[in-house]
Amino acid sequence: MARENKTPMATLERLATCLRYLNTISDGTIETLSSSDIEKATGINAAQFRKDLSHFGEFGRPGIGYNVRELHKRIAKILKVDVEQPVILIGAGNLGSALMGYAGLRHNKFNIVAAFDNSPDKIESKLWDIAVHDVKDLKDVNRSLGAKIAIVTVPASQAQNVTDRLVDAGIRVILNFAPAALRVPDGIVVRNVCFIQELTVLSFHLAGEMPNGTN
Amino acid sequence: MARENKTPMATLERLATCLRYLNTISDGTIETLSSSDIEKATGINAAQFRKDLSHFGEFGRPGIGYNVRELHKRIAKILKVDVEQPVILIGAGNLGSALMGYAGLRHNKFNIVAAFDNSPDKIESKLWDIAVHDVKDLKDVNRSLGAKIAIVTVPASQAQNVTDRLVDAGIRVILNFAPAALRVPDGIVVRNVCFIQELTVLSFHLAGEMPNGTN
DNA sequence: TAGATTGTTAATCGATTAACAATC
DNA sequence: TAGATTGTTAATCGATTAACAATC
Repeated sequence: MARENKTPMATLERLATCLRYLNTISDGTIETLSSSDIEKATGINAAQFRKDLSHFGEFGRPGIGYNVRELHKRIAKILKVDVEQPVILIGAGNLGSALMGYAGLRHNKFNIVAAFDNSPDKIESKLWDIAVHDVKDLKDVNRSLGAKIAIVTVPASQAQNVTDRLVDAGIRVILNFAPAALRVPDGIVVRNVCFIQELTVLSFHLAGEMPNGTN
Repeated sequence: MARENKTPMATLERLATCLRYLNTISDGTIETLSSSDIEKATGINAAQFRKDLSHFGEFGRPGIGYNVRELHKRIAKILKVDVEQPVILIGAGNLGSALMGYAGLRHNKFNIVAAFDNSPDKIESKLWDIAVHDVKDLKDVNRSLGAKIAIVTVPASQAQNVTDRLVDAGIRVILNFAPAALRVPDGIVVRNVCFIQELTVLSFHLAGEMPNGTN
C-alpha cells in the first residue's frame, strides 16, 4: 500500500489528460493502442506514459499494446472518476452560478448536488435546478449528501472561513477559485484555479515582441 | 537579450505569487523585506526566490534586503502588469459573462475591452457595460483595440476555429477555458484553465480514505 | 568592525527520457 | 520464429536547495 504513496502530481495530470483523450475515442472503433499511439494523440512521451502507469501495476501486453476499454476503465478507476461524485459548491455568485450550469461537470461524473450562499436573496432559491442553502446549514445538509468534494467560489475575504466550515463538514478535497491561499489540516487537498495568475504568466510572454533595442 | 531566453515557467509562477503578496502589503508600512521574510509570507524558498530574481538582474542589497516599493515595481514590470492591458473575450456564455463581471480582472490591470459571440441574441448587446460583437468582426474590431491577450470561453467544438481567428487578429497569448488542446503557431502562448482536470486530480486524492482492505 | 543578507556557484534531488531484457 | 511493444532499470536533464564569498 505504501507503494503508491507518493504519485507525482505530474503523473496524475498526464493520466487525466490521457483519460480525456480516451473519452474522445470511446466509440469502440479502436481496440488497441500502443504507448507511442498515445504519444501521437496526446503529446505525452511514450516512455513517460509507461512509467506513469507503472505506479499502478501492469496494464498492457508486450508486443501488443493496451486494450482501450480496459485502459479507460482502469485509469478512470485510479482517478476515481468511474462513479458519479457528489460535489457541493459554495458561493452562488456569477462564477458559481456559471459553474452550476456547466454541463461538462456532469459529463465527467462530477455532480453538483447543492450550493450554499450567505445572501438572503439566493438562499432557498434554485439555480439550474440546484437548491441553494444557507451556508450556516453546510454541515447539516452535507450530512445527508455525503459530498467529499467542494468548489469554492466566494470572495477572497470569505474563503478561509468557508474552508474551515467545509473541512468540518467532512469535505476532503477543495477546488478553490478564490484568489487566496487556503490553510487546511493535513490530509485535505486543495487545488487553486487562479486565472489572474495565469493571465499574469501569459502577460510576461508579451515581452518578446518589444519593437527594438528595448530592455 | 538571449539572456532571459528561457525563464522557467515555475519561476514566473513564483514571481506572480510574490507579486500578489506584495500587493497585499502595498500600504507602505513595510519598507524592506529579506528573502527569508518572503519565504515566511509566501512559502517560496528564500534561496529559490533569489535565484528566480537573478534571471532578471540584481534587486536587493547584501546585508539589507529588498526595498518593497522597488521590488514590487520591478516584478510588475517583468510580468508586464505595470500598465493596463486590453483583453478581449470570446464566447459570452455563462462563464464568459461571469468573467466579464469579475472585478478582480480590472484590479489586476487586465481590462476586458470587448467580447465576441456568434449568437444573434448576444451580438450588439452589452454585458456589464462591455459591447458584444459578432465574432466575424473580430479582426476588424481588434484593429482599433489592439488587444494582445484573449480569453476563450467558447464550447470545445468551436475553440480551434476561434483560436485561428484570434491569431489572425494579432492576439499573442490566449487563456483557454475550453476543454480542448489548441494548436497555435510558434510564438503564440496558450495556457489552459481546465477545472475538470483539476477536479479529476483532486478526485484521485479521495483514494486515501478507503475504509479498509480495499484494492 | 561585526552581523546580516545578497547573488551565484556547487551539491542534491526528482523527474524525464533512453535503452533493453522479458514477453507476447 | 521474427517483429513489436511492454515494464523497468540506467542515463540524462533540469530544477531545487544549500553553501559561501562579496558586500552593505
